[in-house]
Amino acid sequence: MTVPPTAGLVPVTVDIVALTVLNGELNVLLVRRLLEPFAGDLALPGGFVLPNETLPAAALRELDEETGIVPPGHLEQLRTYGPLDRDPRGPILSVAHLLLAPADRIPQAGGDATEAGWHPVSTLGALAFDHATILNDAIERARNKIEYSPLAATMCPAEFTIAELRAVYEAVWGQNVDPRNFHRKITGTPGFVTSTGKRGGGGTGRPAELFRVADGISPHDAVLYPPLLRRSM
Amino acid sequence: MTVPPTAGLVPVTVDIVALTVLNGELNVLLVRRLLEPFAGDLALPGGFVLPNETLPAAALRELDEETGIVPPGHLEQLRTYGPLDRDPRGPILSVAHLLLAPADRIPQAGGDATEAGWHPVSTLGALAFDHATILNDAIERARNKIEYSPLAATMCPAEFTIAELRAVYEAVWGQNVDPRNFHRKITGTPGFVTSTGKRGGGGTGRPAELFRVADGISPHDAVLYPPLLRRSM
DNA sequence: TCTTGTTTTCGTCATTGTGACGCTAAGGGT
DNA sequence: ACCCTTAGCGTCACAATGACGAAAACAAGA
Repeated sequence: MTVPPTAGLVPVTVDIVALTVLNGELNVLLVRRLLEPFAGDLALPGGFVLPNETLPAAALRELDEETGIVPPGHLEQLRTYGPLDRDPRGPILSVAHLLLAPADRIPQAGGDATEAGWHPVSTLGALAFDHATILNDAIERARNKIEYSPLAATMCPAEFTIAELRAVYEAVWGQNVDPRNFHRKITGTPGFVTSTGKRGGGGTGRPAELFRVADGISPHDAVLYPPLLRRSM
Repeated sequence: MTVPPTAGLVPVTVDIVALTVLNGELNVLLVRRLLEPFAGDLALPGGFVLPNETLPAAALRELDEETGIVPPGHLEQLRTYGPLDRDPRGPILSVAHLLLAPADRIPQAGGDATEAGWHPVSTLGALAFDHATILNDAIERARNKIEYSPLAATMCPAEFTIAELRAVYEAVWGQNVDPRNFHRKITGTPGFVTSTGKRGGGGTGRPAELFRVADGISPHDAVLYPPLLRRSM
């Protein structure tokens, strides 16, 4: 009752695609690599899974080590890449994760990273390894996910206005959304948001009502029915 | 430029959840294990990834070895399980795959399997390892997938009637679908099916028109817009 | 203070998609 | 010839949405 000798033993890494919305734009958390390979290049935070460690635990640990933040957000597995033709060191398997988080914490580089920060996805150059592919897959997943789940709210502060939530949808989808129809849809969907009674002023125009995610709703598995569909492209 | 010594080396397996519709019921392809652990128990086909092998190649190879069939269907990665607390031999990572296939080939056991065959998912006992969890996740994925993609057609023969396609939806969703509304939706969705002109008789009632998947459509990435939503439950 | 500009929020209206269901067409069996 | 079954077309009401008007509620400036 042991593993057959023909089985290959593979090093396993986790990579984290942390997405947020900053200044109305979709941003991803990137680090600059200290070590070879791809030293000096931008890359997704991530690293090797340690013995006796689960995948999500490894993802959170690497995120904390390299960026100094463990955002209160939604972490889910994205998909697994490899093991061939993606790392010059040889066959390595990478389990990519998607994290949707608010932008309220400031990343600080550590571990194998010399820089850590949010980068707008629209102005990115090349990334290390196959991280550009992983990032594209993650964005596509996020675009679909917020259609039928309330997860967009996890990219907002704990209390937010409908306009802030709309900014998330517009940034992730890259499309404009009509403010009036969006307001109707969000407030009319049971189990999405509940009013706090408070009003969040600050900016220009009429002060907006502050909402939070509805009670008893774990954005992890709640479902919007009917979904909030973006226009086909 | 080598893998750090703290990194754990992990054996990696692939498991395949092959789903089809047989006699109006959702079926999964299972094998009976020859070897320990879980010898004699039903399990998903799968096995260790060999050195210098990609994940989909390993999945197809194991499927061929253990069940004798490599169905012409849609293979996609489901998600990765482990590495802790799922195999008595120790930490093993398993990359589960989902295969949607027609039921036109007859499985024949081989390799580490003593039996291979389709089993209705509604009448299953315990499965080896965490395969029951994986199967549930796969069914949930399939349920969602056929809502917004034409992949249900990959569980039908090359030419099929609307009723056969509807049987797929009813079996996967576990819900009845109105035949008239379904016919309207399918034939009215551009890029789903095209008529072959032929008629498929055989059963009782008026002979139905035979369709095939629309030309130039790879069910892999085509999208139904608007989607075909099942009733919420 | 009054005006202008901005954003929020509530409504209106037309269109689309869908659920529910009636009805005819086209076969097989007795 | 009659009955039974399924295929395929059509109708109607309702729900959801896109497009857009307009009032409400603030800030800033004239």
